[in-house]
Amino acid sequence: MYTISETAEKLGMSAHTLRYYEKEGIIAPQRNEAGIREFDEQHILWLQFVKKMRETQMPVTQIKAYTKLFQEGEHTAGDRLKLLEEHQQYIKDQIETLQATDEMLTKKITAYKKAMKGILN
Amino acid sequence: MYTISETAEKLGMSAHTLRYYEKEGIIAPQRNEAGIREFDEQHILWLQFVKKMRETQMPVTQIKAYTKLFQEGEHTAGDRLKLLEEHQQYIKDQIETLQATDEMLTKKITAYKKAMKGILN
DNA sequence: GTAGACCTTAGAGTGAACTCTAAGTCAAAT
DNA sequence: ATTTGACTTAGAGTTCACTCTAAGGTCTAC
Repeated sequence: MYTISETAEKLGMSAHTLRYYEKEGIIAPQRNEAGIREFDEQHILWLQFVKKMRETQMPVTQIKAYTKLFQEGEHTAGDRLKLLEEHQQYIKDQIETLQATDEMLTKKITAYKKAMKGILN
Repeated sequence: MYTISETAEKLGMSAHTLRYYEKEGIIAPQRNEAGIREFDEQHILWLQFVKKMRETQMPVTQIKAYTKLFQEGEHTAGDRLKLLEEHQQYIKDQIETLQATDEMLTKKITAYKKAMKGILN
């Protein structure tokens, strides 16, 4: 069992962000008698998944949608699969964009270095 | 010579965005007698570069910094090179993150499909 | 027993990058 | 001549995803 700040530390996000995710319905930690949030290993795993989705630009609204489907039960597996496949397609497109710009930059950087060498000579 | 809306159309961005970029010092189109902006091929090329940088998450402030260095002349080539190299590193890191999550999603998607097939049988 | 560090809440504030509005000018088409 | 549509401006508004504040409660160590 972890407190909010232990969980935040473990995940490299702020306690503020965790409270925000809870308000948005993305996590639902138990509370102890004093009303303090208790995160377990399952929550950590889920948050690691959420973090990966955010790092790859999945909007919080889509993560909410995915979470909601999860809570609705097994019969939503098809819809969840669709969300994951859509996001994977987004990732693949994004990789292509990044690779194209990476190559463009390599050319530009090479040209810069050549030009600067010319100046030093 | 292109008007702002022709330029916007050509680049797939809005005229609003072009005015915003001008206000930020990222472009400086000429004006005709009536005060109307005139974009030429050089502006288009520059904006295509800006667009690629934005698509790969370079912040507008960094693009501004790069533009400013450009305007200051040849002696800033080293600084500009540094900015480009830093952004290229960001891109490479981002590609790695995306690829890792892509693989994770492939596994998750496969698992989903297996589970759903099990249900259909 | 009190200081300090943690936790709680509702709700306000922030920064980035647009995106839009209102009020107005101007040139071309009918 | 007037309507249409594109252009102009300054500045306000929006969306996203946090991020922080204020006011207060509770637990642990000295």
